[in-house]
Amino acid sequence: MSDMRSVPTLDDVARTAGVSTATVSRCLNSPDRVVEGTRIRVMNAVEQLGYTPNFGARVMAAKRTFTIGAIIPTMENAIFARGLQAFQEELHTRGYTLLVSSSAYQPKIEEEQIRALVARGADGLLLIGHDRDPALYRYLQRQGVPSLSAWVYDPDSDQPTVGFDNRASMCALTETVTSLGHRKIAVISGITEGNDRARARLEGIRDGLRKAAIPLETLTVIETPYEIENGAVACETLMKGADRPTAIMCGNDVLAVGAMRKVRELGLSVPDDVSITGFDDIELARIVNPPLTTVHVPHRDMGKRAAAALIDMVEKRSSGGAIELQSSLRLRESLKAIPR
Amino acid sequence: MSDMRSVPTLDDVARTAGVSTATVSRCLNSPDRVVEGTRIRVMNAVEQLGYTPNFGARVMAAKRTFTIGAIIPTMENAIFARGLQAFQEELHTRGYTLLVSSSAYQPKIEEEQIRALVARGADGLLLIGHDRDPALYRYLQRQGVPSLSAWVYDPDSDQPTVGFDNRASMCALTETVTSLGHRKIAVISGITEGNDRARARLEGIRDGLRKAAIPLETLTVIETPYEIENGAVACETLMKGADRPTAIMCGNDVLAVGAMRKVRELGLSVPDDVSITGFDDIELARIVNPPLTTVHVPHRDMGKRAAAALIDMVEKRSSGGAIELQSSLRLRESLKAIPR
DNA sequence: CTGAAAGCGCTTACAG
DNA sequence: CTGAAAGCGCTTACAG
Repeated sequence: MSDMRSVPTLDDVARTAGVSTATVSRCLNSPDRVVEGTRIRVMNAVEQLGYTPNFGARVMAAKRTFTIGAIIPTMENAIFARGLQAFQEELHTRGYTLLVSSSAYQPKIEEEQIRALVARGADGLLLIGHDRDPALYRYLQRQGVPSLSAWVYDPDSDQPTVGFDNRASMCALTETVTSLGHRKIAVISGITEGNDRARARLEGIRDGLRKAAIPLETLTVIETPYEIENGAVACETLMKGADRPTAIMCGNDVLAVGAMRKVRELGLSVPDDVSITGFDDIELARIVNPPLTTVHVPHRDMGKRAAAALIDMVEKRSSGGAIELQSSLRLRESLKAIPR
Repeated sequence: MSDMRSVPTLDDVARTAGVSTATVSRCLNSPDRVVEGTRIRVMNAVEQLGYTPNFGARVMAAKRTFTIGAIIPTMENAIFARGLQAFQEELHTRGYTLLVSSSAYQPKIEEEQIRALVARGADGLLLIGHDRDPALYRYLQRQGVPSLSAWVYDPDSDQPTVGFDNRASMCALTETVTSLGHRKIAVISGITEGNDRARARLEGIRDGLRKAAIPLETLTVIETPYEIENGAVACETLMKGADRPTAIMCGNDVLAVGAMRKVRELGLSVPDDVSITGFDDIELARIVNPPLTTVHVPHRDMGKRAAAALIDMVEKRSSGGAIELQSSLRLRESLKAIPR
């Protein structure tokens, strides 16, 4: 019997069960290929020694890890949380483990995280959006690691996507805003550089203005990272500016909630003094007072579909494709018509 | 030259650089032990082939991964997000990668995740709280993987901790509540089973009542999972009950925010009809209207200290110990005195 | 400073 | 049904 002070190996199990390592391996991986008698003996040895397979060795020999990696821009606010939770649940029922890491919206860190996850044997990767250095996709392809971009829908891309049309969604919301009589509209957008979702949403607003024949030059846009505090700061700038907007459309709910807080701090009222809209419909949107008008994103469904699609890509080497989900408007009290 | 269609290995690099694999390995891991000439040749080959080390093999041979795992109860709400973000930042500056996974507050899933992370070679683990099957700690010890429990401070435990005194914090808040004249207090607590933080907080409330000589029998307690909706449901039960409380103390901000929403939906006012308190001081607490009285937890500091302590345990095999951080009260408008 | 070789802990054709 | 043995892709004493 080997040295029991250290972590037991396959070999230890084989020796105490009186079989070969091959048999132990089979008991663990395809038990039906071993007769019951030996199997029981082996399992007892496993139990007795408290044996757990060494993952590195297993990966190296088998080339599979049943691990899926996800790199999200941030864990700070709940934007990705609900979708990710559903993603994880679906993976779990299919026998996969999810490992998450965050890039803090920085391409360089994202690349490090992608490499870290690939190096650690991830069978597939979930990414957010598809706006990144093409070399990264080539790298993944070369490593044979399939990846799927969520939170976007793009049938024209080589990169498989699962998501919704950010641009059309925001355009629809904008049409609602203009139909309520708003002409002086301002935007608090997320940083558009390197963020296809933020860009698409901003374009969607412009689309909406065009449809309402509102000159684009009248549109004030502030870009700022997605943080509550930044929404507040941007809102203050807008509300104290020369030509105060009657509606502020925000790139997501986080910014919108910050903006709402600021309006209150300024002693003004939403929606009487200014209407505010968001995007995402995270839980926060129903918590704030007044409730926030926003675009509902099917987070849970997206997470679940993403998991199914990615596992397909991993297991069947399927190429992915583009999956479109529907968003919808949630009209709540933070938006109201201009009195006339 | 080997088959270029697949992922290049150390061997490929060695061959194209005309050196041994040992030398390539050294170039990558301790470059100063190789003369410049060969090093440059090797690095060129690495570049040319787009070589990335195989992690599994490296782990197996070197027994180090520079990976830290964290298992948190949930990614859904922001309770752990800020602390985790700071944890990750500190790890990153020290050259470690963080991999996160969530247990959905289920011990069985947590155990799976712990094993998954250990199997994938995590050098150390961050856990939340220390209320778990002792066998799990023995397993970790046997595997030689140090672990640290955050969000709790317990100098009497073998398990190293970094956190604050949940019980004393909640007791302090309770004293404030009773000092404002509240006698009819109800609690919306998280599930206490398997959750030392939830238990400690509830005990803290009882401590506070004792100090104010309020009989414990008068305390109504509802236990429910930490979700906004659950806070709302529990609140409805309390407000529609026979003996309506004047103050509802919640196990965390998430529950409190749900309770506040419900009060509004019932056409009542916080704090005129009922005072509400939370715990954590997540961003939400300042966003809701009125702002929420709560216990401020030093999330970022805790995350950072946890990273430093865990790396010490990993690198210096130090035993950890207990690190205490201070919480503090944030008195905001959701709590007000009983008029007399 | 560099190389030959053993070893890390598994899996999996290939025999029998 | 089971075993002997090669192989996965690295690292690291040990020589030289």
